Amino acid sequence: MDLDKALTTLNNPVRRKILHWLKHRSNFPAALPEHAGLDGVCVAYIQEKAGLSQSTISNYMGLLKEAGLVLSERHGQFTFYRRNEDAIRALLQAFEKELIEL
Amino acid sequence: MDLDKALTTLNNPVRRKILHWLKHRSNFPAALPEHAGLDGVCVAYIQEKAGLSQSTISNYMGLLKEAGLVLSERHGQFTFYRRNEDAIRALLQAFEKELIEL
DNA sequence: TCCATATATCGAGATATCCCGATATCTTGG
DNA sequence: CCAAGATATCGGGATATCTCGATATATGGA
Repeated sequence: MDLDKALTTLNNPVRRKILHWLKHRSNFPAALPEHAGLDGVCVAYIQEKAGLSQSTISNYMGLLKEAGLVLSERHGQFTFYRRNEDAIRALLQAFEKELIEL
Repeated sequence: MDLDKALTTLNNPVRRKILHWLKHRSNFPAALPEHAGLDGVCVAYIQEKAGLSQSTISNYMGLLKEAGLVLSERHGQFTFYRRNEDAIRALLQAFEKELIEL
């Protein structure tokens, strides 16, 4: 848990929003039939929702992944990203510990 | 509670350390006799502990204050800074809410 | 009043972040 | 194998952050 890297990654409203949107699959268009039952959301859907360029969103997802905040799984040409709930909780705890606990 | 501004302010290990140090007055040299009973720590002590220039620390304390994370009180030539516990808790809650709660 | 001390502000060079378009890579269908 | 589509990476211009030294401001003491 690299708090510094995680905070840098989350010090951006769009990346925070993405993490927030990923909380519920219903924030995105329905998955293709062949992807039914798969967890996560593909880059194109996230891009459309965020309204930024493809390269920017791919980069953002890479940053979120490097910080450990999302997990990714490739299925064919698609990469599906989903939240890493454990890491998100760990980040919040580390942050709270540094700020509040002695 | 401007989450964005607070996160930007705390996206810096020295500023986080300062907030951490301010948790306990004993992290700094003893107060001068004439300042006994006063809450907070003067800029010079914080500067010495952080090992950065006077202007940098003054600037940092200004950022922390602007973000609402510390309170300041002037006494003579000295400015005493102390944590704003309510704001720190509010920040953590807002951050947690954006990341975890629906 | 004049000075020394504590803090704040200014201006700037170095570095990092933001976000894009262009291009490269990977994968499936034909 | 090849073309098309999804994603990843590259290169770069604009903007923001980092941190400094120099300077300005404020205050208490001689």
